[in-house]
Amino acid sequence: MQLKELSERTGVSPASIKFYLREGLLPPGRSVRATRAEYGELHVSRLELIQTLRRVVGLNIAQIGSLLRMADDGVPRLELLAAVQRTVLGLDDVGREHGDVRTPAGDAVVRFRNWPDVPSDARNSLNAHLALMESLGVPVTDDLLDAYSLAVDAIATVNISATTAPEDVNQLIMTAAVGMHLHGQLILKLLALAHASHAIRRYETEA
Amino acid sequence: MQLKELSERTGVSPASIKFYLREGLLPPGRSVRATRAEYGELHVSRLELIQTLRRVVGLNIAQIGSLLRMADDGVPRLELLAAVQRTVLGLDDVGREHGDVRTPAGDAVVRFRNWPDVPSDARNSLNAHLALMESLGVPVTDDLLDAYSLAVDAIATVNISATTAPEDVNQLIMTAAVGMHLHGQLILKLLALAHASHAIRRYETEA
DNA sequence: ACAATAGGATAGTGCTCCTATCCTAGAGGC
DNA sequence: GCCTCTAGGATAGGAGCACTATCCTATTGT
Repeated sequence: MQLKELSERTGVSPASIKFYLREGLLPPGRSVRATRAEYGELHVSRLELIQTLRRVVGLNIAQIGSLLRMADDGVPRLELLAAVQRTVLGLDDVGREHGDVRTPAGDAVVRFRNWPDVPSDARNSLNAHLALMESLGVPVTDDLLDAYSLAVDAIATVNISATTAPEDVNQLIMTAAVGMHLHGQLILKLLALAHASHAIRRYETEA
Repeated sequence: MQLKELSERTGVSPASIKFYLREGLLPPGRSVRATRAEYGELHVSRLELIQTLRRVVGLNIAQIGSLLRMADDGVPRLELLAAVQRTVLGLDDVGREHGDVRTPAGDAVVRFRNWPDVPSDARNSLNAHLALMESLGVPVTDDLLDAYSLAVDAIATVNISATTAPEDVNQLIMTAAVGMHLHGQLILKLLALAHASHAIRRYETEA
């Protein structure tokens, strides 16, 4: 299959494919001759992955590139999944440059839920976020944090047991990224609905 | 206070202030003379609101403008809060143009949680999102949805009782938007940590 | 007389994500 | 042999966003 056919099969314009090749998101095809290159199913699934990561998950080119380069470099799966999580849930934005951060509240969460007490990106990001909320004057009571963490603990339990890791790396990133993004959004939307519902209830009671 | 002083007090460049004036985000000052305008504390707090909405919450100019215009038009507070919720939690992105949508799962959530059975943006957005997940082949079991909704119900209960609405409209939007955004992010980060913790546990058990 | 200022118009900047054009060299069909 | 097609490289263009800068005129305090 050559570039034009790859374009037709994936619905991505030839110009964009060339762009992705330049950016290193898409590995080059097997160069048959000077003016002919052969692309395979791997390129199709890779392009679909790129499209989904852009349009559904909303990552930018640099983020996609970094993820894909890790995959191509044969980074271990657990590490890769951690990177996907960081990128998709936006754990990279705050406080990662300050090394490990601790907050009393963050430590408390870990203790209460009996989660393993090891530093991680997720934990640093949480602690940085708690510090940010503190600094912006948004109170986070221990009760609230307890309710939150109890909830997500239950969710994670259900969530992780329903996960089976696929063989193909493209597929792995796809399911992990899409899953994390969609579940994250789902929770946000449910929270919005719950919030709105409670607000209506309260409004009705007061009226 | 004139433009320059307003700029100095808020740390926003005069050029940006003029830009916000042009875009209608900032109401014009009281024109004392042809070359002199008077700005007040309201402009200061409005500018701070704009800054926070941009840099912390991450809204774009159009979204901020639409929210602020509603506030200036004296839209009722409940409606305004609903708009803030839509904007901050990204409920506008899917399925709002198709009118009211229903999904069996979405209905089930409302019934299980005994939430008021009325159409709302939050509900439409949830249903559209469930449909999207369905179409992308990401399964959402009733069990999972039940765990999610139980969790957010608990959170919303804690959350809403801790909320007191401020007098000033700028302040109202500020606290609502910042609160919703930060709490949403907090949940996402907690979920990430919970997920990572459970993954470590499982990995340790298997190893 | 002169520096300073408001507000209006208009253009430019930096970033991101493409999209288009041009080029050369090579291969196959007629 | 000639024409068309193609890959891949270089380079430029374009659209959207959020500013940022420049220039202008009219006006005013000093």
